Amino acid sequence: MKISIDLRSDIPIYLQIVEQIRQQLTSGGLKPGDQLPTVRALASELRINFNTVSRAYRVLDQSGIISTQQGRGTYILETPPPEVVERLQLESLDALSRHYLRQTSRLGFSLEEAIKHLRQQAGKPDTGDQNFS
Amino acid sequence: MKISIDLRSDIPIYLQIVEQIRQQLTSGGLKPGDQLPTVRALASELRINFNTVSRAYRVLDQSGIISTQQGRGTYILETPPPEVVERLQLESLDALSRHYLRQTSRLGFSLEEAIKHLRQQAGKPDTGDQNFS
DNA sequence: TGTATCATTGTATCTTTGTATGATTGTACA
DNA sequence: TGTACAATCATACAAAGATACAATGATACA
Repeated sequence: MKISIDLRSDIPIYLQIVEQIRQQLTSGGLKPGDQLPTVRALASELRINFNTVSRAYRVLDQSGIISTQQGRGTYILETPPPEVVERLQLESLDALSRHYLRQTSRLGFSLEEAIKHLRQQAGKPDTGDQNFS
Repeated sequence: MKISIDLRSDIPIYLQIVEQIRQQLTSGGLKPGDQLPTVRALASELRINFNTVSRAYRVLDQSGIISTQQGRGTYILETPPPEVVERLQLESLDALSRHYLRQTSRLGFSLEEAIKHLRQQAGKPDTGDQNFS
């Protein structure tokens, strides 16, 4: 579980945590049944208050992604509702795109510069709508 | 932190604050990492409204001199020399792009889908995360 | 086994921090 | 005058932290 937060971001810490856990779930870094770090452990690692982690977990809990139980811990749900999984993909893409735009913008790059760079990185300087995995 | 304002000056209070903090930074009175007084503390000391202090801090924040974080406080930022900044910019863009490509790819989106999404996101100015509430 | 006790886990609530929005004030100028 | 604008203030809000608490688990011991 590697979660990193950016205190300078204009996205609240607890939402950064939410987004990263969602992404790790969709990207396979986290699997159903996995135990998440305890609120205190993650908070200590990130040097923030554990209530902030708790808040992030509560959001994920209410989204039906995890299950938190007082005195036991926090776990990825075994059977996340299918529509939740589906929505997760789009939500993750949203979060990724926002993050990318925010950061490149902060670095002083324009949208077009960023996109151009993306294409170069992808090794396909021009169009084509194929996957690039 | 000794800041003094002159109510009779024709310079706005918030700009007086901005100037004095800038000066204390160059004169070494303030160092990177230092915490500035809270908006309320400084406002109380100067007997002005805390929103005026907040406004000064916002100016400094947008200049990249300080970092204000809701619920945490306001801090002087580390400011690396310009040539380092320039190099870091490119490296950061590289890292950001690679990360974005890797993640969107994992989610099963094509490069063009991702870029299309980026443009859409750029259209709406950072709406924040509205997936739950 | 049962249970006392303590450690570990998440929760509730209040305080402290900065933010958003709109009203008020003062000043310049037509 | 009165209109326009910037600066400041008032109020309500949101994010993060501090503290005390409750639920669960682990361990020792009768």
